[in-house]
Amino acid sequence: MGHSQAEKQESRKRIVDTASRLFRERGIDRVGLAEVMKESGLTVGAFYRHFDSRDELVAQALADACSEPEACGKSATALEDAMRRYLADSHRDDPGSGCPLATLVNDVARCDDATRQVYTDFVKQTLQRLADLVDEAAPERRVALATLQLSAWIGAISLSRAVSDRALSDQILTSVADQLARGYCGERHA
Amino acid sequence: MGHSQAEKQESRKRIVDTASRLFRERGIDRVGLAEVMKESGLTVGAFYRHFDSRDELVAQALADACSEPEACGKSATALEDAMRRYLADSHRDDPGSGCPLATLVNDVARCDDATRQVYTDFVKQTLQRLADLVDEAAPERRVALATLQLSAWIGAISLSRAVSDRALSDQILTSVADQLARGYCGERHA
DNA sequence: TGTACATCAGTGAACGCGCGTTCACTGATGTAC
DNA sequence: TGTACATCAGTGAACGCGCGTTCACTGATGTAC
Repeated sequence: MGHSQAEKQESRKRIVDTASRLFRERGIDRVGLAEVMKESGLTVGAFYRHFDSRDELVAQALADACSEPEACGKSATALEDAMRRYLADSHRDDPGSGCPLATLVNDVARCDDATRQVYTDFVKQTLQRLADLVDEAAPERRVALATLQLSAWIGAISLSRAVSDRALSDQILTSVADQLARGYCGERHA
Repeated sequence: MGHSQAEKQESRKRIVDTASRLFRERGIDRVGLAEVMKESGLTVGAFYRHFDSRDELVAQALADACSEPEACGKSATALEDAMRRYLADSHRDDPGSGCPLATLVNDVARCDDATRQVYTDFVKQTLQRLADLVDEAAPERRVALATLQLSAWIGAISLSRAVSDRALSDQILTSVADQLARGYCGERHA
């Protein structure tokens, strides 16, 4: 059992990654530190060698989720591509590696300021990136359209996870994707 | 201290109403039974004279929230009216008496089947009501447009509550309302 | 290069606390006669 | 109408449990000389 500085960094990364996944899969309040540490191959006692409190891990885990390349269509080059990938059943069925803005939107509203700040910064960053992909001349309307897109995406994927009727869940994703594609992805709107 | 059947019904109603408000305000996992009972003017011990388990209260409280006249624009006669009222800062700032579909969308995805069923039924009911308000000839597209509306509403109000930047929060609500009004409330789309 | 030692990541057990749930008890309700 | 009694809503204290957090201890790391 080593304790080198490099190993400490690896341990910390494992803790944050595990928490980032578990929080998204099951909700911030439904995951205990003991479980996070166990799934990271450690025992609870070691936790406080890495973080001052559970809240600090929450903020770090959210920041980690927001920095993933796939987070909220970060890697897309076209708006409709990003949307179709976001509103996919594979995304719905795998919240643990999915967009943290959707899975944690209710949870974050109840978190401390540090965590809400991380969330807020990522919302701004995501809106800016989506605004750059919007096919629209007026710059001020680009942000507004990006905001509608992101809201509809988050609402649709969250709803599709909450309902227990599979057909309705599928319908929510396809309807929202189709209507957004018709109305707001450059084909029809002026 | 009375124990009549009428008083029991009143106690039960108070418990459900209190839980319905507290769950929406603070999240299902962040409210204890002792607090619900205390705010209902009772002590914890009496809880199990009314419910078999906490989960049963959760389902009942959600059903109660869904039956409120204001829930999710239930009382509106025009789509844009419903939307403007939904995407208002007064709604954002008072989740305790607001739409349960938004405040609890993440929580419900983690609840038991009974609770998810209540949620699912209310989603269907709300989509149907919104579809009736949509200004569009093709019936199958009415439901699709209603789904986009509801998703955008839920996403926008949830986002506006999660971000800690007041200006961004306001912008989310007004941008989404304005873009939906332009594109999907009968003025511009074909 | 080799030795002595301070550091500190990780262990494993304990802490107090609040949770959901249970239970013995109280006393008004409301039914049976 | 009056009396006896079973019912049960509500009390208040207790239960076991899992939580976040603390702590004495271990032993490899890595620095000082």
